[in-house]
Amino acid sequence: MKMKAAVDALAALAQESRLAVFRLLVQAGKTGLAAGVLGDKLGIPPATLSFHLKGLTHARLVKSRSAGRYVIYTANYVEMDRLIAYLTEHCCAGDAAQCAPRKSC
Amino acid sequence: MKMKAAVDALAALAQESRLAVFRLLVQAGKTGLAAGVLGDKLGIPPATLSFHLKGLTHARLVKSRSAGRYVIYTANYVEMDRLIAYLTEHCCAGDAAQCAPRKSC
DNA sequence: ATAATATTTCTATATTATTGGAAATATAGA
DNA sequence: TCTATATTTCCAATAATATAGAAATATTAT
Repeated sequence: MKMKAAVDALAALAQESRLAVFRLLVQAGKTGLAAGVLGDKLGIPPATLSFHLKGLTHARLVKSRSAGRYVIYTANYVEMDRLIAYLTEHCCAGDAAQCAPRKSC
Repeated sequence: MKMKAAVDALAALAQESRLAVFRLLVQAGKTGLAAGVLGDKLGIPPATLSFHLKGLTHARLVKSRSAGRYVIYTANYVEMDRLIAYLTEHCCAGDAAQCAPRKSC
């Protein structure tokens, strides 16, 4: 992962509404959630939610698919894992004993 | 981890200079690096670097200790792991098979 | 075709962050 | 003490981001 992509992803997550949206989608798995469901669950007005979903999408952290008049959003787990790998790359001067283990899911 | 702490940590990392500083410290391990060394390695002027180190410190992503006239910065691995755990919490609707494994270091 | 629902785009305003020079502070060494 | 080095604070100009109402677009159902 390139620095710019990492900064974009981190900036996308560094905002309460977008972080809440992303975490809901991470927990929802590959079936995802419709935009309106996210708005209802989080109490975010449509225009604001759309603005934030655009940010998450542009940062590649979420994907969307159309289903009739609904737009279903899903987390992009591959990009999330790339981001985590970028942050932890060559961690602890190569001494794994210094690092706490991280569980997968 | 609380949402506010996560947003603070993500916002701290969502900036090129701070992200570069943090990654150098992650790679440096617990011996850490002096502020001046970070500034030299990254070509960041002292005032700007100090501003960014303050941001990382406030977000608890780095710690510092004084050594004479030097200030040595180290990554806070515990907080980094908390942040990653917060992002990936209850991932994939509980179905670990959907998730790629993440290595520890 | 018309009405209802879902989502996005447009727009303006308000808020917050970034930058780095100069000065201040702190420690070390001669 | 005097000087050099390390880091932080102060400051002001500049830039980027968040918010949500209203209008526009798209799909479905009657």
